[in-house]
Amino acid sequence: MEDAEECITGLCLGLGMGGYVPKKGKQKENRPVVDLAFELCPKGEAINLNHDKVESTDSDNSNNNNNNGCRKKLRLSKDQSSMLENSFKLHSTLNPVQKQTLADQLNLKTRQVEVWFQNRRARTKLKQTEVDREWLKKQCQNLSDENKRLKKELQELRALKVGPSPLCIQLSKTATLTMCSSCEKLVKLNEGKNNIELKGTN
DNA sequence: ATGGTCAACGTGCCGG
DNA sequence: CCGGCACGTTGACCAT
Repeated sequence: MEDAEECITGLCLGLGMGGYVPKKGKQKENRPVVDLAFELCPKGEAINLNHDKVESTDSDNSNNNNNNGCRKKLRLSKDQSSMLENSFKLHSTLNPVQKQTLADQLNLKTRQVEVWFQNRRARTKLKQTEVDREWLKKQCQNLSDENKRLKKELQELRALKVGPSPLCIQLSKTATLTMCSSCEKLVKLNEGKNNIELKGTN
């Protein structure tokens, strides 16, 4: 799947980026051990394997030469980022042809395009999760407010009950809604028919 | 110093 | 079995 040139030797294993320690010994073949874009030269200086491909922005020109043995992180140029972004707006996943085409247009490797889309999807999901969380929070607050309001209303109704006459609401010509003063249950009274207990309130 | 961002990675899962 | 993806992680870089 990956180019042979991408399979950099294990020389740099454990150094710098991507030094993830596998939990199990299993490792997919043809996956580069170190970054696609960088390898360490014998003196430990960082060189960019994409130096002929990746345009550097003004700000990262200075990134290309440091001699402290630390590899530099690849930063996509603004043009590359915006093109990837535009492409992502059209489709959040790419088929192999689209991936290759985009990689060619951007002078990137297909793996880099693939990784960018994976990370982009993850960012989108994270953002959406945050939006959902906020929405649920708001809904929760609304329900809480409604609950408070109903409790208050109930208290007011109970206060009415304590008065001289029991709670009694005329529903229609033949039916009334009454709260039993002893058991505090709402009862629908139908003229000449059976009574229906609506809801226990205690 | 420290926390956020992001390219790149390893791993596990799933569908073809 | 293989490729693609989600997920969690790493480490360089950057802003504060």
